[in-house]
Amino acid sequence: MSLNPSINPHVSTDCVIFGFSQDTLRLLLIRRSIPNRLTDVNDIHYALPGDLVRDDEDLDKAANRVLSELTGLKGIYLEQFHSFGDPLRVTKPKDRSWLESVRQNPDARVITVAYMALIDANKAVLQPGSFSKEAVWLPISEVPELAFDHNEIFENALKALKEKVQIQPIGFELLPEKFTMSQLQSLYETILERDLDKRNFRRKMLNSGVLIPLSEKQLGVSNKPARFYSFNRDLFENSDNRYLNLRMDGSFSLFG
Amino acid sequence: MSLNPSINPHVSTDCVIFGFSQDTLRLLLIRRSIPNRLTDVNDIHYALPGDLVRDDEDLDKAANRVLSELTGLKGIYLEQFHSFGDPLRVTKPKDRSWLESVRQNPDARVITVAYMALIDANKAVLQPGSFSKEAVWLPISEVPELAFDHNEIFENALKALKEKVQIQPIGFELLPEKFTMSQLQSLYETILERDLDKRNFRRKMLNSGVLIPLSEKQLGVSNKPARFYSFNRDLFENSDNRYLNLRMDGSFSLFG
DNA sequence: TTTAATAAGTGTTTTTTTGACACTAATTAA
DNA sequence: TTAATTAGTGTCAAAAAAACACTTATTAAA
Repeated sequence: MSLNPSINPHVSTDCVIFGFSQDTLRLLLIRRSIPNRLTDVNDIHYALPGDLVRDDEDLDKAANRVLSELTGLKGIYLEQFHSFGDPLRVTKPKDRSWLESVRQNPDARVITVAYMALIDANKAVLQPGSFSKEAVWLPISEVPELAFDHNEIFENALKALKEKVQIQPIGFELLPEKFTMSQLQSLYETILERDLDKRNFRRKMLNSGVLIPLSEKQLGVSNKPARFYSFNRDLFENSDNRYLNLRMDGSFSLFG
Repeated sequence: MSLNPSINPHVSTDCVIFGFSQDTLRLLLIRRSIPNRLTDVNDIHYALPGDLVRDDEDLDKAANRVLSELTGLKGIYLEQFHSFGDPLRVTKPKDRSWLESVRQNPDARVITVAYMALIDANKAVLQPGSFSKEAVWLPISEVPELAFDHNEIFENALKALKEKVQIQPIGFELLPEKFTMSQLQSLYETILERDLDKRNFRRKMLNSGVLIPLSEKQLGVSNKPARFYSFNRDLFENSDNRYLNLRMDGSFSLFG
């Protein structure tokens, strides 16, 4: 069995963290440099932040701990979206050396509980991970080959995100505290991968009641300064989770 | 470790099977009679159909195997909806004797991957399980205290079902091959726990294209006989799954 | 054989939501 | 002063949703 009795060698958690910055949706990945015995140069590997769950640890807490340990991100609302359990999901030869370097029991069959989150990539301060590992943001259009079945997990998360955004107001964690209507629209356009009508978008967002118009305006831009808005978080205080199951009044729907 | 090396003592799967019969939404449960040393009568315990996953087995397949072994139901489309991982979820004293009777390693921390399905309770043929166990349908309003955290799992499934029904045409597995519009409406009203307007319901359902009107009508009822309908299954043949992600044309939505 | 009871079936109108569409306003840089 | 840039605004038409009440076909009972 495991050399470390507090670690459960059969259950892991992986985090798909989406971040929005510079009008681009990005994915948070762990990059590792691994010496290649053959070529004498370092191979670069990417993976989702993820690790084994402790035996006495709740899944949600495990996901937060793992994310925090690997990237420095703390207190992020993570939403579980799927568990992946292909018995061969970690056994591909390409993943073997990595697996051996991070697992005490590299042959264990491990299922992973996947979480996702949406955060403001600009506000997130990434801590350097342990040696030879670092956390990096990559645009979702440039996600490389990832370890294990992480590409599949990422694709699933992206699909779930696109569906979610259709029926719930999102963006709470995705934008700065104060943001302009254009930033918000740009976020939706990025996630949905299509253009939206400016006037219709504004009308719908304002009618939904999730936005609070602030008196403050942009400064120092060489065009008409935009008004800032913030999210009306009070609306969601009483709900168990923050962006799922939040249809405002049972009938909220964006861009059906 | 496990005495049976092919069983993973840390991962289980539980199935929340909803069935619809006699205008009532029902839950499929396993009932066990366990001798009580103190009272000399049998205690009756209920639980969701569930068991440990094999070490070389895909999660989806495991859920189907477990369901089939415990209830006789085969080939049912099961949809994963959440994993539950409270470290104390199986450790309550009330569950101890049961746990010891079904687990080789009753102290293992076990996370469970929960699946749900909707089927026609009348069509489902329940096989008697192994000795002292049987599968029974109970109306969801009469679900008793269940083993482990199964009440929580059930509540979660019900909530997920209510959300799902809002955006997708469901009922494929929930009603007989031929059904009347009233039966279908009754199903929706049961799941949503609210009344729907008859005319608006019929219009929406017919416009959606998911129903095929049959020429056959009810016989032997002491009122105007209702027309039968069947589902247009062809619409869904090409989709990976049968009632999720099926917004008909990207914008299908019932009773928003 | 008539009547009562029951659930099925049927349209219209109003209200709400959506989608398409083009110009003016405020600011800075040149 | 002018040019460039992005913010901000309203209307109309089409589609979807919601509200609403009477007639019809059948059996059971009188």
